[in-house]
Amino acid sequence: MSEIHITLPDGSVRQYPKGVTAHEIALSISEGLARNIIAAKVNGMVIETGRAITEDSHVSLLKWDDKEGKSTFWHSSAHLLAEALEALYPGVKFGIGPAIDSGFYYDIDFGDYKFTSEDFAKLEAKMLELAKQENAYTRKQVSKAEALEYFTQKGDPYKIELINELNDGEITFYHQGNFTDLCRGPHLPHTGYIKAVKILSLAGAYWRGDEKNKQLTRIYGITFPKKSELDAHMQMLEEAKKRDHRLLGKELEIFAFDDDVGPGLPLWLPKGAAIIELLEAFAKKTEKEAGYMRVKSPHIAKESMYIKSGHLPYYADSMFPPMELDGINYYLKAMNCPHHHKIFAATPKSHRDLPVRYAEYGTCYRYEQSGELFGLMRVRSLQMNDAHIYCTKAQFESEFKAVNALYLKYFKVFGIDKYVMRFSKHDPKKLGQKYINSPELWKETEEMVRNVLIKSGIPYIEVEDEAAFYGPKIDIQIWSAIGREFTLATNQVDFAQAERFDLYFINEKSEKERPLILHRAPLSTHERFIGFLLEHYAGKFPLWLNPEQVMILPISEKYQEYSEKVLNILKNHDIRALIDDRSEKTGKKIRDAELKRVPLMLILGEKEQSDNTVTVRKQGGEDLGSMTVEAFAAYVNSEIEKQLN
RNA sequence: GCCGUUGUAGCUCAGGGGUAGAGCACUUCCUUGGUAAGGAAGAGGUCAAGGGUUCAAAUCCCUUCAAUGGCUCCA
Repeated sequence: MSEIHITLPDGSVRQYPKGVTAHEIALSISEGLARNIIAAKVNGMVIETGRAITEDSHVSLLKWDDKEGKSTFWHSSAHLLAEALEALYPGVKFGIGPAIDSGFYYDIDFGDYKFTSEDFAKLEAKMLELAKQENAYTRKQVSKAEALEYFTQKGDPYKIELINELNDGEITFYHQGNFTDLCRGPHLPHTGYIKAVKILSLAGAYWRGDEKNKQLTRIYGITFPKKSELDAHMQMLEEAKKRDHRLLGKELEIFAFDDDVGPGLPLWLPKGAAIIELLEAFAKKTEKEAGYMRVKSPHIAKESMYIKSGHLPYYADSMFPPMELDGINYYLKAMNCPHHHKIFAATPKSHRDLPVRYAEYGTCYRYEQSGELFGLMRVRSLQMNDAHIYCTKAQFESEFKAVNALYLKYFKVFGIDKYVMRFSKHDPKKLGQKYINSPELWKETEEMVRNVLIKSGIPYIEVEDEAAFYGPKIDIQIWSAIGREFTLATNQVDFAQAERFDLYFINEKSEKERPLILHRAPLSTHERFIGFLLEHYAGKFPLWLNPEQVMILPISEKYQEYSEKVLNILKNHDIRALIDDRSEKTGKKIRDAELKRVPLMLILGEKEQSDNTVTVRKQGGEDLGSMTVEAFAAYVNSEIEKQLN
């Protein structure tokens, strides 16, 4: 029998007989490891622990803690879910059932049966019962004809549709217990690994994601190798729910919606408006330092402008319907770009003027579909941290880089570290439809963007077919507390609109030349950004951004006058403070200030009044002791200084 | 927009074919207190809106609106 060489992740090379399995390799290291491995990555491909390895390979043994280990675990769990469903509801039809970031789902056609959350317990019990049987997941290569025959006999039209798109020779079935599924694998050794099961939710999902297709029932679930891990996960979900910006926004009186105002049209309450103004002041200062000029534009414009800009054919559906005045259609603006381009065109430009950077917190209106609205994250009226930069090709790189630097500066101030930078490119097949038909410019600008990204060393991912119609872009992706993904900020290249708006500058040779345009919105919209920050800070806005920085708590009414004196001094130092003058005990006032997430509390009683001091309690309980009001004001301002730099 | 779920006081929720309930919040009074809930009283609701069934509807049915979990979408 011939031997093969197996290279492990630590670089060590071991010899095994040809046909060795990952399980046997693990066993040769330790029994404990053999018990814990879920799958194996062999030369980059994840396979079962029981599959024969027939050539020299790089092997890493995947455990639950590995991302691919989890995904294998959950993929197998989806099959277990399917087996349980088939046992409980014979005749159901199966769509697809993949693993996702946390857990898995399976799309099911229940026919006439109406599956509801009341069925969850029964389903979980059945899954656990089947899991205990420790049924092995077995892999079988089948011919296309065999595969079609099996599912035709079973009467599963969705699987047949999938098989028809596969090539003969690369079709495999996986089987466990009484269930067989079309599947690429890999899977767990047996169902016994699954010790804890939770069915999470139910949703409609179009077959193959196409809204023209039938809607199937999607069942989301999650499983774990230990019950304790499931409990921890459920607790984590509970905690995440408490951070949901929709709850916090109501609780902290930041924003509200009203039926008479309309869906997706947030009302900013005084505290929310205060945060907006603080953010704006910060952005304006930063942008001024970065050489931006502020402009202002109206909220509506004539149809002709959106025809010219090219937006209308692409986005008419997501704009509010036009209003007609004197036979002319006017639209609420859904983007600020065209207005800014008109501002650029309003005065002649020389190459000496470039780059020109126009910034505006512009209010836009987008008619998002009703089902897409989501708290502050998807709304119909939005105030965008917008700016457009008009530059020469030679200036592009430094401008693009400067914009990226601005992002990173902001992210540092806000402590944003969990994000993905996504470089969105066009799809050459869709030129002239989804994208402006200028193949050369696409190539050129995408290359420029990639170069800047590489040179600045920022980690990023590239995705096809996600660009704006006028050029490639970089999006910053973030996740809401409940795990939904959003684009927070965007930085886009535009080589199309200068042409459409006949924008030009006079170059050194006295010729007209088109500028390149950058669109950027690092602080997103007020709506999405504050929604994000509510969750990011769990409602505890940092001192500089908190609408209520200090709560003054007189121990009794006797100290009301002294409290007002302190309040006035703080006001003179531009510190935002309030007095809680209710006739409640200090413990109660502290509790309420904590619930309002006020960062600093001043406790004023006999001692403070006679010494002319304040006693400082930080949010969360830290005691900073007593100090003069002046010293406290200096402390607040130095903290703010630290937070902003 | 599509499928599912939900809608009762400012908030969180209970109830449920026979005239509406709790806790917190709010108002007033008592209390004047030192680091996460002092006490009492009071006020507050066309039970989302419209229609239907019924002697009687907040409750059952239908429609609409809104929220919500997903899907699709996201300049």
